[in-house]
Amino acid sequence: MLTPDRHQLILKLLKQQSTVKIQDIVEATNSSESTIRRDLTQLEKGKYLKRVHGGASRLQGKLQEPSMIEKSAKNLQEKKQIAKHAASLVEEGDSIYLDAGSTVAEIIPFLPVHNIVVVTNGLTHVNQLIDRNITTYIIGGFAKPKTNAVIGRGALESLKQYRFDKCFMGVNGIHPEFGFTTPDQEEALIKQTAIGLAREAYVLADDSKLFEIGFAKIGDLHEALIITNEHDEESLIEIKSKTMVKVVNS
Amino acid sequence: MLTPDRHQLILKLLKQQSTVKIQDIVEATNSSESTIRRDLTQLEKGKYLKRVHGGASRLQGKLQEPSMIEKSAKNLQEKKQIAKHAASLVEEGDSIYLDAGSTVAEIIPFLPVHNIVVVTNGLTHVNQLIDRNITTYIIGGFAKPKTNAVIGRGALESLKQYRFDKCFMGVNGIHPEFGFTTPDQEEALIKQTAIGLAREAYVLADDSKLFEIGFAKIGDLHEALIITNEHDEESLIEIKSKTMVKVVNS
DNA sequence: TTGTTTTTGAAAGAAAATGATTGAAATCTG
DNA sequence: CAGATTTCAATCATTTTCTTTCAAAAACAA
Repeated sequence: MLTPDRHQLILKLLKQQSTVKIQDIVEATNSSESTIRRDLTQLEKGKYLKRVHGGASRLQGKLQEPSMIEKSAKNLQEKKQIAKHAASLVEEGDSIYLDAGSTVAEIIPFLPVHNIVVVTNGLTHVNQLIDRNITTYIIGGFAKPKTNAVIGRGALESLKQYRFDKCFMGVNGIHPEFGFTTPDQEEALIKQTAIGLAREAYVLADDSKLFEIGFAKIGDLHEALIITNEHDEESLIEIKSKTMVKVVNS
Repeated sequence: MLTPDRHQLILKLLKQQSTVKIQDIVEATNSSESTIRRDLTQLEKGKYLKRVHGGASRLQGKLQEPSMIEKSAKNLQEKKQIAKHAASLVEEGDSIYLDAGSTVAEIIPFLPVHNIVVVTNGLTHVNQLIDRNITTYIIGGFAKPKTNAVIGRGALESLKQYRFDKCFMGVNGIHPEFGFTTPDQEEALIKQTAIGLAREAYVLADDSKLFEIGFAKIGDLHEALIITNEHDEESLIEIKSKTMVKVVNS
């Protein structure tokens, strides 16, 4: 890999996640630790980043993403916390499914990059996953407008060829027209099937209230679901209005 | 290969991928390393690129030479012309396949929107297609980094579920690492299969000379292809160096 | 053709980048 | 706090790439 490419990759990673571990860059570039250290030294000298123990950090004064500024720091913090926690459930060797949608997308920056396989029906996820050097498979089928989710009969068949250790489902931000209180039947079917193919399924919601409404619908479609709704450390984490619920397959 | 052709090829590669390795250019041009080094020295002196260890890097931020802007504008014009023509071949009711890659992407803006179905393995195509309200299906399978093409065994199976009236294949801009003189075998396999599933197949190339080199490789993989290389209005359109060749299945 | 210029490819020594190793420093853990 | 672990900077050997040089091949002009 050429030097400018490495530098660019490092900056790209920092654009996504504000902090990078050296080991991650090493794996992403197939270069040695020494080389990456030299890269970081150079980039720091050029005022592109700040070196910290274990890696590098984005420097505050300079370039700030508009999207980051837009969002309130509090919401971002919460969202990142739950995303971080969800990602921490993923272990090396896992095969996981990521549902389409912006909520689930938050997980991606925190996923371990080494030795995991991700399957998704979210077209917009694929770029992010590939950028992080994560082995990625896309479900085939009809590309649904507006949400960029792959659905339909073909998608179901395509999906059924996989098995997952964990799957992460979103329940909001699905379709502006239908809204998320009336999720698209087609998408619901995909969700249901994916949950059935996974050993463990997690549902992520940005807002616990919306979550309840939305989940009832999905529950209608899949009676086998048992919703653990207790504040049990092992199966449920609640961070203010951000909720993640573990769903256990019977 | 003539000097101006080499220079043009190098610039084209840099247009595609922001960085080129010398070895890749050597393989693509069948020239010696020395020659390529001289080329790079010249091009750098002319402010067309920046040399870096191992190759060359696109220079950005600075103004491009007027001649380059002219050229790219001309190229764009030609590209659009051929894309327009290719799109005009698509009729209402058609089911078509679009190969991944930037060349084929040019067709999308000119496709008729009503009553056609598009199947593709190009992840980047999907957004464009959806935006134009075109019914779109994505092939399922492994998402290949850098090119955003869906490939692999699963992709083949997914692909075989479809039949096409027409398919449009690209032969360049495939992979910076492999270069376009040695297309990825996996991608070639997908191309080959898609051609087999279509009644009519069209191959699009930006540059007829590059095209020859690239196509030879693909030809190795699919003997059934007959390349109509005559200036026959019905089967071949040539616009200066931009060539589209109709491929007839035997 | 002959002689000249240009282009090309190959070789050799110089320069740069890389990867591994080492001991020091920082961080974590109990 | 003390020991263990991780991360770091510095160094060196190796590999890769670069520049220079020169001779052969090709293009060109007389």
